[in-house]
Amino acid sequence: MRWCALGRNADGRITAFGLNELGDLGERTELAPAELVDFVRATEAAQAPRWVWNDTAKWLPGLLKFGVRVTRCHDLRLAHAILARSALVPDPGPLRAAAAWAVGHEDPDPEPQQTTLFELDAPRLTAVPGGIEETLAEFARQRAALASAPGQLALLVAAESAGALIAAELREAGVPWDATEHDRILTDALGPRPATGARPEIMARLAEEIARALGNPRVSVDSPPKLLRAMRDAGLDVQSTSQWEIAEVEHPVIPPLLHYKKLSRLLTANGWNWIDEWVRDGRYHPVYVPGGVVTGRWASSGGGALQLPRLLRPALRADPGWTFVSADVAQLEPRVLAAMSGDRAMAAAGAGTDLYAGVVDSGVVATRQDAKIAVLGAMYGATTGDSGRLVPRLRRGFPDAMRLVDQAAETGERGGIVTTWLGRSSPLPGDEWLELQARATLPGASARDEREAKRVARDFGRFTRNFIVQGTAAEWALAWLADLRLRLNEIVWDEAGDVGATPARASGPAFARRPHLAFFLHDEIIVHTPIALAEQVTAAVTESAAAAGRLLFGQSPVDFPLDVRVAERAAKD
DNA sequence: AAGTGTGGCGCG
DNA sequence: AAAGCGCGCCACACTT
Repeated sequence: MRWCALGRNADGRITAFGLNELGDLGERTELAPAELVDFVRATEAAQAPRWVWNDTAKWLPGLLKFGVRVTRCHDLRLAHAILARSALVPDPGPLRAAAAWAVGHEDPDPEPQQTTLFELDAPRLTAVPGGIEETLAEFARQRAALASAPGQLALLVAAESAGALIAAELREAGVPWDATEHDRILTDALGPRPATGARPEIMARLAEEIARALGNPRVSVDSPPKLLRAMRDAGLDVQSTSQWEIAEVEHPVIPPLLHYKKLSRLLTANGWNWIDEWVRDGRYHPVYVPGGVVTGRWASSGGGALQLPRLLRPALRADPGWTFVSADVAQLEPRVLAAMSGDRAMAAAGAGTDLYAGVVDSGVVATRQDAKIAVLGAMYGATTGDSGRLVPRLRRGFPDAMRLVDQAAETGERGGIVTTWLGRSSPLPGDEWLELQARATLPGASARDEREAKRVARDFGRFTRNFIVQGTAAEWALAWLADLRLRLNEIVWDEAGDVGATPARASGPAFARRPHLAFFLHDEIIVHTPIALAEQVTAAVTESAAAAGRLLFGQSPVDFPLDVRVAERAAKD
């Protein structure tokens, strides 16, 4: 059995179908919901098929709760999103016609503490189709599409599906979180936790100071329009209240105001309420949304996993006897660009561990800071300021890399689509965009329409310019994660030996006794592992990054060096 | 009272 | 009111 398809029928019963290499239907098994866990456990142990299901987020959490893991899957919802739009699929017609599969993420478990036993088996009308017939039909369409497309698209679907498994596993295991340390950080910055609705002590003091400096005892610091008016009344020449602008102004109100804004952000985004809501049993349980960003990056929904402030990183703390292996890739996106474009000069600049230093050595810019601004500007489409000024030099030094992003931008300006290295295609511009472009080319077009059309065309060009790089970087990261996950599965907790750690029970039955991924943020990962296994984990992390580079780019000279650390607390940086 | 838009800021 | 991409979340302000 190569694949095992699972469908949940309208009556709540589950049908499993084994499929062979050719996709022919094999054994059919009917299961009551309560039998699913044992069936998957046994089938996984005996044959480790690739599980085919409508939506990983609907199947996997219930299995993980019982300690059952699966090695591989094919997530039909995520694969549909890629295949129905990919320029590499010669005939996307059948997939596009199956519009019921074009649904976004929905949180299958929005209220974890509220058990709705009776709804558990009820089909959801708004969700992706889940019956066995629909599941098999969609799988057949997707296999046909993949068979007619170049091989890297199958790689992308496999990586995306592995990402779906990992996202569910990350949610189940949670991030080891020291709520006491978090509280200490908050108390240091804000003062003791105030009564509900009250301002923390230090913020209250700063608010008084702001009021005094503005000579306005009634100023509303939390309302940007009112604050702006108060600042202008006090004679400050500002157009907004945002940091980047007011930081330039000399006035006694500025230092306490900037400080207040920092604290206000900390309190509202990651304050005591956040701990109450997201941390339980020493774990922070964020919700990741694989494929949630058009470029293929993950998004998060609830808990803000992808915006965790650096200030709070020390609150990540490993369990007793356990530690973290943390790794991030140095300058992932420029390296991906160098590999995609085959730009030998840029590959050479990345030969060391610091690509920006390499760019300086190549002689096109004078300082590391200039190199960074120039490279980011090249990938984002900067046209003005320091960044815009430096980009043309890059164009001379790294012509192949720049040609690739410049062409992606031109395609977008014309309203075309671009495609990542493995085959994820960008969306077409919206109707409004098309109408504006059409209107601007008519004989009687107003100068204003022409200006607007040009502006939004360039906006879309910057989007497609960045899409190919950000999207391919996301593919590299998925490949890294997927490969690492399989390597971690091979690291065994030897029951007889002493790893010096008690099981991490808060990580759940599937992860209490093994090194497991605990955090992911675009180009960095954190693995929670027994201390005695940290060396093996470090090797796995390093090897998987090299494997990801080979998988995507073969023998490309570009490498992807990691910064790897072992520490029971995530570094303060 | 509930929904929508905006400013502002955290992350890569 | 970012110049220069992609996000999520919060509070406030405004609309229905």
